[in-house]
Amino acid sequence: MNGSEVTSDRRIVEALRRKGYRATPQRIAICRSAIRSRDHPTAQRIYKEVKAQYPTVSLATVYKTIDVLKELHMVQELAIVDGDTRFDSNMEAHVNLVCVRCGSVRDLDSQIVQDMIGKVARAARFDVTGQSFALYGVCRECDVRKEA
Amino acid sequence: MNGSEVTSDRRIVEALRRKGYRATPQRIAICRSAIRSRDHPTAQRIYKEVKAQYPTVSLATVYKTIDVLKELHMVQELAIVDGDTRFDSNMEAHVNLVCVRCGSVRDLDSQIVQDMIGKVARAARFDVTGQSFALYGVCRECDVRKEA
DNA sequence: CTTTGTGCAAACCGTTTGCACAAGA
DNA sequence: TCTTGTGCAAACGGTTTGCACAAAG
Repeated sequence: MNGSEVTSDRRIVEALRRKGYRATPQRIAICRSAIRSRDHPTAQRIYKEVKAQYPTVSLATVYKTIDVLKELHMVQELAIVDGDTRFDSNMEAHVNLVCVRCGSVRDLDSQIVQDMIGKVARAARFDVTGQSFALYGVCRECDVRKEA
Repeated sequence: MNGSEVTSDRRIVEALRRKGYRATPQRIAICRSAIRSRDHPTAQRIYKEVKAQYPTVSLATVYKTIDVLKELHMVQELAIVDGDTRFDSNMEAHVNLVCVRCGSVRDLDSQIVQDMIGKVARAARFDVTGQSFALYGVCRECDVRKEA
């Protein structure tokens, strides 16, 4: 475990305590897995990853901890058409590029997107609490693979 | 049944036949329910609506017919965070305003959104086959109700 | 010591599947 | 008549729940 992970753990512990949650080892590991990864893991994926370190951890604990993380505004849920729910630690307004062939989800941060969301929210006079924008299609990797 | 419904039915029947699907009464009723309603029904909702006319219809048939409709590009699936999958007959690029209080989903058609998708897809070199944009929040009706 | 969290197993529920019978073309 | 569709019931799988025991504070 290197220095930056310790720092990250400290942030997690503080965030939990601030809201009255206890900082258990399982929770910290689950938070680390959910927050650190940029690949939008599913609950099952997080479960597998944490299980490598804590073999007795259960899926129920993963789900419960994810609920806590959502409350702390550290991850958001991503509903995917024809796929399992994924969790996204990118809390900025962004677009998710979902590959319908390999299932990968890539973030696309863009000022264009943020501007669009702002304009749309204002136009709709809608009190926005969250957003989930996805483009479905074939990613570059899969596209290349097909032609090969 | 009025004139416009007959016309609509004819379009449905033609679309089905064109792809080699048989135009059964159940299918037509399910298509009508899914396409006509602008309120983004769930499968259960379509089932209930069709059941009023065809009491023996089954949920399995509803799901199978929705798959056909997706293939015909007449509806698209809408994955909702913390909610059941809904079906949307608005095939244009648009934003769905999802009320986290009452669960309603309203469309917001917008040129801004369409422009944004074009730009984003080009920038990411992503071969777009579908899109699902949602803003989550409190709709005006619920907002008023709360203050009353 | 008190309260919250964990982990197991069972329940849940939307969706899918297999299959015998019905019905379109 | 041949093929596709329907509807029932069972299976499926991700997620949630209840509860006894463990652990944080």
